[in-house]
Amino acid sequence: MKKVTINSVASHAGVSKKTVSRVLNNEPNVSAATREKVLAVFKELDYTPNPIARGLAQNRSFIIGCLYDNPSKSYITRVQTGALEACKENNYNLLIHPCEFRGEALINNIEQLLQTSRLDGIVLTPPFGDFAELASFLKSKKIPYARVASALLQDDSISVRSNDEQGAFEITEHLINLGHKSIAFIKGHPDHSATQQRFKGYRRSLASHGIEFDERLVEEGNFSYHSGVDSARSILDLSPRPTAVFASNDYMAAAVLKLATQRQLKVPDDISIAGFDNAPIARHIWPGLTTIAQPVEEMTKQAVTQLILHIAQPQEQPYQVTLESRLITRESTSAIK
Amino acid sequence: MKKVTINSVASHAGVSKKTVSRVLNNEPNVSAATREKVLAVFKELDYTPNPIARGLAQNRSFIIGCLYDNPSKSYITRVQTGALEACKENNYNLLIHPCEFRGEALINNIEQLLQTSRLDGIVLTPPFGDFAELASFLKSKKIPYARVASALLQDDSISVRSNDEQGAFEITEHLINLGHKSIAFIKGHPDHSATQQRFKGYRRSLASHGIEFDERLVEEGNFSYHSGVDSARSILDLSPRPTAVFASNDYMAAAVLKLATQRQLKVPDDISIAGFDNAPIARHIWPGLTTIAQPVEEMTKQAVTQLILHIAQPQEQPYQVTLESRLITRESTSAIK
DNA sequence: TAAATTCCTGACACCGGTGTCATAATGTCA
DNA sequence: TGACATTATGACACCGGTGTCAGGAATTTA
Repeated sequence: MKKVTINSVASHAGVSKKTVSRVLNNEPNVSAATREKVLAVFKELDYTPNPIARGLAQNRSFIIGCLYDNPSKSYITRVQTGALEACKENNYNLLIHPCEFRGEALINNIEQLLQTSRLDGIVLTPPFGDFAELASFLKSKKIPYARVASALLQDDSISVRSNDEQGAFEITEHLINLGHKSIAFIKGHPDHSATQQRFKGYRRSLASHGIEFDERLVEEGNFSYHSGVDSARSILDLSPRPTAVFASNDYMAAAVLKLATQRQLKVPDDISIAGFDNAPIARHIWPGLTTIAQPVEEMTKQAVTQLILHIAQPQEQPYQVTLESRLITRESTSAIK
Repeated sequence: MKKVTINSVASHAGVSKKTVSRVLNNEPNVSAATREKVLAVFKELDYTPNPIARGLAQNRSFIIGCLYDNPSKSYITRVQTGALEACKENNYNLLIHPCEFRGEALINNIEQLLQTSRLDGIVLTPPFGDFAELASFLKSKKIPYARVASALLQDDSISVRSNDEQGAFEITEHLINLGHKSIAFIKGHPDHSATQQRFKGYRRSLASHGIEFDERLVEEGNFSYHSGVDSARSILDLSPRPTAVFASNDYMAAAVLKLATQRQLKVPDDISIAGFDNAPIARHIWPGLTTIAQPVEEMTKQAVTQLILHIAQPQEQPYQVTLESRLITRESTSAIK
């Protein structure tokens, strides 16, 4: 069985390969009759163009790269899901590239990646979207990129985010409305812009109720379960113990819940716990975690869709969108007794 | 800044592009002096070969595809981690392709995938590794593949697995040794070969202790958390209630734990719970789950490494390896009172 | 030292598409 | 019906590498 190439189609249809190429790409200036004839041969020979050859001629790979360095695996899974949907709809493929955010090596690493795979575009997931050097490096290499869940920037890029500050505000409001006044807070990874945003939302809510901010209630986490355990230990050792804990993501909240339960505390009767993200674990544990649902898949899908559009036809105007998040109340929070 | 290609290197070094190509690929028959000269120009011009052009010439893409359809996201994450390690070491890239296992469309879907991305090889993760039609289809297309965590087959393929039957046997032994005689079992997804294996291990252990197998203690799950909830409901409603539950993976075990806790049962005092896989959730909840640790990352890494070796130099002999799993005891199981 | 062998090297075609441009075919208008 | 514009088509170079093969240089052998 011989391979079917554009040449076999051309000779079969009695036209030049360029004409076949025109039909393939829906270019104008092909007569209806010729087009039909070629399309018929496509079917007859079961022809599909070779993407590598096409890539060479157009210097494209039809591959989008997804950059990540995130302690939360479930977050990555959700990012991938969204990116894959967008890719599928546009006949792109997704290359995944985990990569250390820290260190001098980052730019080299990315350069290496670009050299070995000729990506058409890159999705920057947290915390990469907030790293200005990387953005300007990509710009200098003329590699289009899109940022997901990063801070708002006044630039020309594609960026889809959700309102972390507002989400954190709302969940803190929820706790305050339940009567809590002593609410501990666990910060996320310092490299992530969401970390500052969520902290700001927490403080804004406190302030709006005239609750004095207490630094001793704040712990530094990094979004990993493990960091949640450490923070939980400090918080539960406080005296007086706070009546509620708001962790910057669900993993850390789950860690607080585990430690509290281990220490015979009843959640939410003895202490309320809230998380952020609505990760699967939030509903896989008992009590289920009150949290903020972020449309991670949708954000990524939109970002990648725009990125692919931009690749096909570079736009000058930016695409900056902020999607809504929403409060989900479960059993881990209740009114203070 | 002009693009650096093999031609610029050639003219810079005063040799033909073929000679440059020889240096690039470490081919013999290049004099030491020439080689040095070319290597110097590589550095001087900061040259890196274009993988797309190379791919076209050699009909290779340097991409491995990873096929999956698995309700357990954390399992997929672990598979990806292992596959990525192997790819990184060999300068390959990883394309991820989730895909419905069921339905006529599967083969078409894969055909489509191959046409649009020219994969050099495919990793088949459960349950794809057990689907004979797919294997023979890939064979007919001459696409090398490797199977991860699939049943043992007497064929010439690359396959890395762990001993599910033995793992299930050991964890059941553990429960029996703690004094349990009424041990409920939740099966996995019927398409996965691991499902039968784990069930067999469970029954072998019962039999070896002369405990009569009771069909009423067996529930049909599908590895998803949700199916675990359904199964848990049936099991906890049994009268008399079993003193232990062995779920075929940790997600389903976590569901049992949640439901049991919701119903005010103390784990492990009132009921012991064991899982399988050592997924992250097993240690993120309280009490932590007793489970079987499977080297998922290592299995996948070995499989992909072999696959890449096979692509570079097709081997005739099969590579079939079974890795060890091990029992991890946590707080969710204890001696019967 | 001549002949035979091995080692280097480059010219050229090729992988399977796309871009450019010249030219043939067709259509429009006066 | 001729002049001109428009549309359709193909020849050919090109993308950036690799494979084949011929021929010259270097080395070994007789």
